[in-house]
Amino acid sequence: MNKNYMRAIPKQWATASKVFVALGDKHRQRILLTFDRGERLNVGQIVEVSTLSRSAISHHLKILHDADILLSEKIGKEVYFWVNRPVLDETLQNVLDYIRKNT
Amino acid sequence: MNKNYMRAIPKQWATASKVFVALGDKHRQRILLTFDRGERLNVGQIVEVSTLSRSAISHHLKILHDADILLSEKIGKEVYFWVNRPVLDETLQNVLDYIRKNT
DNA sequence: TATATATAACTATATAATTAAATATTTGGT
DNA sequence: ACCAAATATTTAATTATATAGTTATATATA
Repeated sequence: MNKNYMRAIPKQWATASKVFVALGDKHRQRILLTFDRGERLNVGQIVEVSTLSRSAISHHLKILHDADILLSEKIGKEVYFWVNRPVLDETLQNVLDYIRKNT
Repeated sequence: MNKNYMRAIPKQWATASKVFVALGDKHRQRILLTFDRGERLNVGQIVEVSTLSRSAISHHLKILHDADILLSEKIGKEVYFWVNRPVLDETLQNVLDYIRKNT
């Protein structure tokens, strides 16, 4: 029994924790699934296919960006977002390794 | 661009979605991490090492149980919980496969 | 009856959504 | 080049909603 884990998430879990919190929302899961392989989408394109307002989408994109799940770049007036595959891959692989080793 | 994903989570994502929502909470992440390999813990033991009240722990355990992350069995007066490794493993592996294939 | 856990009712808090205002960039007219 | 208008996005303020936590009560078992 890892008693101390009930007090604080260990450092090596910080990234995974952030990712789970950010993806613990159906809208944000949907946003993630909307991206095709290697695709970059701007805010307007995501708003267009969603049922949410511009600012709600903007808010969710910020959370995904803060969690390092999405990367972004401003080109002209538009801000393009894309999936940060390396971080997602590594994070999920780490969690999976942990599960296999410790459960 | 998977336009329809913005309207609803596809069926094959239902389990993963549930798991992410359930683990999108730091207390529940901590509860999960508290279990050692193959260990079964009853509610009292988890309450003992946590900062939360009995009923708060009970509430979080219910959410983890509903999401199939924990399994439980009542033995006498106590209810023992343990990690549902196969489901967690399969779910995370599916998400990882998806990420590798589609991002 | 005593003990372990779960549930209900309520309160507190955090998160989400909306509308309106602000910021940044491009475009077009002069 | 300069300035106003148009467009894309973000931020702020407010309101709405959902989730979490607590205390008290209920259920089940020894």
